[in-house]
Amino acid sequence: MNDIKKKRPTIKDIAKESGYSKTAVSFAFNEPSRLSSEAVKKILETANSLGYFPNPLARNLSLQKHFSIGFLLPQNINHTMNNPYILKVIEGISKVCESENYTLTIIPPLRSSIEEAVKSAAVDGLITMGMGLENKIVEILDKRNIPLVAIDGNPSQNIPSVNIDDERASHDIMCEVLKRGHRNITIVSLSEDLFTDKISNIKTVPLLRRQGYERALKEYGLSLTDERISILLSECTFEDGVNLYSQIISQQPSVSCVVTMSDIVAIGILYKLRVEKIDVPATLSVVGFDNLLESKLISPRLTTVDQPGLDKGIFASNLLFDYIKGKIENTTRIEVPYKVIIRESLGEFNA
Amino acid sequence: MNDIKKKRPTIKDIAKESGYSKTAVSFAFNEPSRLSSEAVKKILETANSLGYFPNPLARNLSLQKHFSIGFLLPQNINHTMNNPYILKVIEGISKVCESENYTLTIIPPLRSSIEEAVKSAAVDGLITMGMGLENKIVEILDKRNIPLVAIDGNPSQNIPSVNIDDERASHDIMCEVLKRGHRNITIVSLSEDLFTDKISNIKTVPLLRRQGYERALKEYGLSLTDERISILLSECTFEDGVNLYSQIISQQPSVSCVVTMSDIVAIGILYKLRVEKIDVPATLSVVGFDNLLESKLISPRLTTVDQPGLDKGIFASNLLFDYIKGKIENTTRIEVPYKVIIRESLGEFNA
DNA sequence: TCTTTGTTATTTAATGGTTAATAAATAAAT
DNA sequence: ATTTATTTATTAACCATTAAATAACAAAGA
Repeated sequence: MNDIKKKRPTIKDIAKESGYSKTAVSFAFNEPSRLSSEAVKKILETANSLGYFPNPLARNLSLQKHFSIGFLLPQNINHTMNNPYILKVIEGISKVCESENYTLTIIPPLRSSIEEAVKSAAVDGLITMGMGLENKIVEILDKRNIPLVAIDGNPSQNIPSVNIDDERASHDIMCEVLKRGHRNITIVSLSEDLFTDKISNIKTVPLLRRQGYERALKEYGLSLTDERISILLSECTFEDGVNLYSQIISQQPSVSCVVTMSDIVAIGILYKLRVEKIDVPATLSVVGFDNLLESKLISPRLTTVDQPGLDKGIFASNLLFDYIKGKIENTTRIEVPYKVIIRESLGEFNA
Repeated sequence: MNDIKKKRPTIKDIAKESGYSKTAVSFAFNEPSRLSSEAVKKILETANSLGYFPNPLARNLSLQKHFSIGFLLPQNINHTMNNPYILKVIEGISKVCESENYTLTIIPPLRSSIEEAVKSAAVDGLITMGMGLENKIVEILDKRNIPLVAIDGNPSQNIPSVNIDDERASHDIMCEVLKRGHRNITIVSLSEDLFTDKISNIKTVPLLRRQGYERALKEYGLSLTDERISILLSECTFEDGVNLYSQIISQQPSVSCVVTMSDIVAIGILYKLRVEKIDVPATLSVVGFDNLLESKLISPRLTTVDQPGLDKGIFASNLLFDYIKGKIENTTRIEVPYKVIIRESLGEFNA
């Protein structure tokens, strides 16, 4: 190898070598019609012989563009990048990025701070997922003139968003559970739920879903505080689902149905139940939320709420690109359809 | 909203406003010890009151750093971002990025060209996956001084890499198939296999695996050209697996075992077999490669080769950061262990 | 007192591609 | 010959960081 630090030729070198100005070199590449064909020829020849191509950093600076959109991780990687639902959304975003000739930047917290990450994110637009956005972050993005679209965020905030009707969807699936006679129910909420009430009055998705469950329970003369209903918290991972089983049983031995807010958690529970040779749904029913591919692969197949992760990603990023291009100005909110999917993991309650 | 284009204050504005130079402002943030405490105080106050923080683009230019590493997609999104194995690798990379305070840039082809994408990628290092790297791309990265680590690439190229011993792993699992009496076998290779021989003499992963199968077959007196062995090609997706079943049967009605190079394809096949009510493994055995989470969820559980996707991502990105930081210079190749996992999808052949 | 040396504080200039604004040169029209 | 239009090319600004240069000032020595 060459020990001498190879220095890449810059536009200045091409200018000097070809006898034209930097501007002329730039035009030769980007707007050749503004130069004489003689100049273009000479410049391109020079550039070619020196192996020149523009430095992306400098290019991005002068264009004030990054040619990338960001996906802001709401928590650390362990709780995000192994959730197939989130990955499905990312897949949708990538598809749009590809067709827009953009890259997709996955943005973890920077020095443990989401705010820091947002300050220095090298992106033209940002998509968040599953977070109630603090004002500070919105303010930074506003100052930086970076548009934002929130997926599964807080639909009551004045931010462009893509959501399903989480309250109604949760109500609907809980009704299916109650309709089948279940009364001793364990609800597995997501751990973000913890923060919901405390930090602010932001209605995050877990809270909306709890409200949906609550409304359904009321219709059957129950409430969230009824002793037959218990609530557990879990991270959104398969492993947490696996570990949840012992908690469920110890907290409420008479439980007949577990209602979770996430398929991957439900699948973890189902997996554990199979290992423990507990009959689903005869002994215990399990219900999820998302409708992953995995949910129809596992036996018994999972009863769940289908929500279009891929489409959410596509809609959100298309919307984001509209903002980036200045096509729209107003705060657009997109509500995508959901669908209750009844499969074998939910059975009738037999007293 | 404000119709006036908000112009973010720049370092120049803070300099002017505070009465110090641009450099002084920069030092106030990055090296306050080089200024009088009086100057620091005044500058920070000014910056704060004007709501200044550094423009990442300009910052990156002067530092000649992007604070991001790239993951280069070998094909279009449809064939990559929905493969759980690739996503597992990406998860591993993200973990390292998070701890290094870097972002991860997913880089699809730019204007349908991987070469273009590499030219303008705003990253400090690049990870590729499952591609035999053309010289052109290596050359561009060399010019740009951007280090590269290849996962599942061509181990014979002089490029830092992370691989398993694909030839031996494939040999081993094929032996398990043959040991159980199977002789009418359909091999499902990956579509990249097509290019392998034609374009260059690069040994891509599919080719290595074919060679491993071949060696095993020879040990049992068979060969790839034997009429009892047939080879099909497939994209690495669930859907392609589902659609493959009819091809398998039409090409070789007497097949007793399907050996695939990818779990997600095998899972697609298994899913279709379940829909068609074909007994696995009594009528047809199926073998995969990767050992996804899904492979132990599906019934029957999939026989496969376990390879550590997460670790591959972690190793590759750690190696890449070593190159970025200049900690190492030589071309390091990492070989990670694999393991044959026998599960219910592979049975004995009953004549 | 005047120079030398050392220390601290601050500024200049370069980094690199793009483009608005400007200038220069040439052709066309009056 | 003079004005107008068109083509071609250049200057300067954008922006944060930092190596290198400079300025300011004090202490030490002649």
